Amino acid sequence: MPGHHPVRSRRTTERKGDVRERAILDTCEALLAHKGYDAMTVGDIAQGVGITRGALYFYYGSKQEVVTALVTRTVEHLWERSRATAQADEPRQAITAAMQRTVELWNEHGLVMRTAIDLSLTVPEIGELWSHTADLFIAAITAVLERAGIQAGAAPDQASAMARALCWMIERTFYHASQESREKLQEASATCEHIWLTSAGLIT
Amino acid sequence: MPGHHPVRSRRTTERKGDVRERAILDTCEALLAHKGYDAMTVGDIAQGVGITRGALYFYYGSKQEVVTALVTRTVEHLWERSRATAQADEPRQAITAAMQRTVELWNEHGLVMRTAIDLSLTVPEIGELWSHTADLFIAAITAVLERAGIQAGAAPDQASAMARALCWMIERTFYHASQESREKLQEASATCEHIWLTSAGLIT
DNA sequence: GATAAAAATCGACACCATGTAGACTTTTCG
DNA sequence: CGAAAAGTCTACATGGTGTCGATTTTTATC
Repeated sequence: MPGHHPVRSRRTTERKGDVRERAILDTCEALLAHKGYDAMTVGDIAQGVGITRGALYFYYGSKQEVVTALVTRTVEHLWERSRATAQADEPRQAITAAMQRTVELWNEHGLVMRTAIDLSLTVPEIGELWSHTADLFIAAITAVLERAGIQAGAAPDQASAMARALCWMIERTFYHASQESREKLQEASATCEHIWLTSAGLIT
Repeated sequence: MPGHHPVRSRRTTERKGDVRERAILDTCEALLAHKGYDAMTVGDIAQGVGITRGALYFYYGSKQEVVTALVTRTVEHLWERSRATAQADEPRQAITAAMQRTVELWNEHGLVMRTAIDLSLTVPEIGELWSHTADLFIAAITAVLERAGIQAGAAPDQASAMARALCWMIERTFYHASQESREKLQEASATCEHIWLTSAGLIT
């Protein structure tokens, strides 16, 4: 009991349930790594946390809800990280910086990102989350392309459409590479960067 | 009973089971379209065919096996189609022809191709099938890039690695576009073609 | 620090899809 | 035709899911 009146100015207590919720998501993430989504059962998660299935259903209504919460947590982290990144003026630098940041994101959160992609079809909420995330990236890529002199617009050879294709290229390439190793991821990044630069007209 | 000794030189009879197998795969494909993979149950398939679950298990050991067979059937069709396509000498023409063919493939088989991609992780056999298919495409793209003057090799800015990234770009872009409409698919194709041409150094 | 309300936990149950087994029927072919 | 092979059915055992009501623990308040 440190201090007389604990600094209750903001938020004294953390509900026990808050801790549990985090524990559930952490366990879920760990199980996803070992067993994969399909093999993972609600009972497994509960057991990992040290409670019964019944108790787990108090927090989340299904395995899908648990994973959706996990994806939400991760994706919010991505958004923060993206907002916090300074936007370089010079297109070449912007591209290099963006790819570097993307490598870091996939190194840290590859597992959950892959899971999100896999479940985008099946779980509508996750689909929303991921497609919104993609839109952020597409907007960023579009901006860089335009600054590099690519004509703005949605026609097939204009910035917006190209950005979309480049985004999917990066997503898919990183998806596969992140399953292999950090080295592969770095190589994949270099390749994507090269194609992006070329598409932006920055490499002869 | 046509003819005296039926021309048995090759294959007189078609087993009843052969017809059933096809019916099962057809029904599975139809159900995949309405309900999606997860919602589709073994009982649904059996009912669609007009037999009981028990009978279906005589042909396939699980829902996964049915879908794997369906993917196999489709993918073999893709391979045939790809082998049959004449290889143009001139890179520009080769690229246009390849993209046109790809649009046709996705128009015809988009549903099963998307399913194959979705299940690549979960069902190892489908993963094999699809990754082999991708390798064929990557090899083809690599060849075109090299003929267009891109240096051969596996370094990040050389033909092989670039082909891989371009293949994933096309896969993912078509995956999404084919869920929308034929028009979107055509537009997506134009965008991918433009990026491919640019990457090959065929557009200033 | 006692206490009542809210939060959390448990165990049991009903449900549904899966996959298997064994008996039965139909098809195939000599 | 008749026997073997191929195909089909019903019944059952299993395992994961989600719900419910009873019970215990936590939290906030006096």
